[in-house]
Amino acid sequence: MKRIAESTVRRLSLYLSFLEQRERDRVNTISSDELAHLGGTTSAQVRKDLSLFGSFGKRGLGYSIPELSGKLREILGLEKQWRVCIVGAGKIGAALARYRGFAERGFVIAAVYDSDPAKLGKKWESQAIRDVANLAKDALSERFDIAVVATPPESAAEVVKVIVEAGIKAILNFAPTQLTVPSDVTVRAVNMAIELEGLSFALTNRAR
Amino acid sequence: MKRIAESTVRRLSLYLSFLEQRERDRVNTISSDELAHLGGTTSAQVRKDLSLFGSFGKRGLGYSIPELSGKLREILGLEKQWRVCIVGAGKIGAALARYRGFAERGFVIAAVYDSDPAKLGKKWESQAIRDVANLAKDALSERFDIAVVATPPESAAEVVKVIVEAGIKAILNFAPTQLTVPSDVTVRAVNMAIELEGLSFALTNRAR
DNA sequence: TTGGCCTTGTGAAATTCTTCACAAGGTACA
DNA sequence: TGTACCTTGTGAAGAATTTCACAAGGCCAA
Repeated sequence: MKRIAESTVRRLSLYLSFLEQRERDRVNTISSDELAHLGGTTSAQVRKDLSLFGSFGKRGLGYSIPELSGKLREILGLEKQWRVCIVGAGKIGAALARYRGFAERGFVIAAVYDSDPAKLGKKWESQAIRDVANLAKDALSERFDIAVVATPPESAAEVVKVIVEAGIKAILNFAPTQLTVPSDVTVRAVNMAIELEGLSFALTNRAR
Repeated sequence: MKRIAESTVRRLSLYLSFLEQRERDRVNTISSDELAHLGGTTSAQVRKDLSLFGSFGKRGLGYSIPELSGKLREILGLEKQWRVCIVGAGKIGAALARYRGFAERGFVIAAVYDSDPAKLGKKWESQAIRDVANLAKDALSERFDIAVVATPPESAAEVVKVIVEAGIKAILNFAPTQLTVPSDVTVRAVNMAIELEGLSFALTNRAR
């Protein structure tokens, strides 16, 4: 299959969230134009994105919402349950552990780690916080699919080393640090500083 | 000036963070090639990005780190102090309020809002949590530049309405909702579901 | 069954973004 | 001062992404 751009995948996620909303409202059909408006893009873009994976629509009618959302879930790999471990039991880790949208999309928080002795063993949303020193060992038996790095920046590199050695192939990084990983490991980074600086740039350079 | 792509601005932020790191290590000069390696891009990309704003390097030598980081701060608008208000005093709001990198980049948390009566008035990193009903009024006198939306998704649209009416032109959205704003308001969204789904896609479709 | 209407799927064009490749300019050292 | 060596800045080429525009297919009502 052709390589799919990251921007395309992001849009697919967006489309899916709109479809789920409409699903709840008991609407059965949606056109590429409607989807485009919801997502701030164009109908041609929507159709192009979807056509990379097949022909899901009916000419003259649009897309069946249950069918298309099923297809999108399949494309995005959301039919499977993904086992996620969170490393770093700070505020960000807490926000993630509590985030509802998670479980309903098939992301199971399988473990939470920290290195602070004061936190170890504390219960957190039904998870006891474990010692990060056990991560490598646990990974052998618990098969984590995704690791979330929510540590301070200075520990991130070290933690990532452990994660990679444990054979985990996907990392969501919240630490404001550039990670180095082998090419078979996928990293997505969420960096608040970069987002804020983007806003700062926009405010500074906007037309007056 | 030519329109600058969002991807370019993101890279500029990254470059700046590398420069600051090097600055702390008392290194004086850096080549586009080094910068490229740190950021996972190419030297040509680095030079192209910078050349959009001027000629900051010395041929044969590279870039002066103090000079370039100064220029980048200027380009990104980080010389000014930006006044930020956070709406939503949950875990994400808390993580933001405590994030150190913030103040040192000139982002001042000027106020924190919530609508939960149980939280109002509580002190939070030297900020009393205020009632979101006062946001519009406060904005008149306190001139917030940036609003961070960290509410549950169902309140986001309403909160954004208030923010826009208050004349705030930049929004950082953590709610998993597509926001609708006038074209003179810049929005950056951080959506954990989209990032995780991107990882799910990568895991599902990776070469075996 | 026919005709009008609507929306998809998709080549081709346009645009945007990235990489190439090299002249120009500057350093450093003999 | 001259020469060898670097690294920038940048047109031009190339790649990727988005938009255009329209034929093809399907619904619906008469």
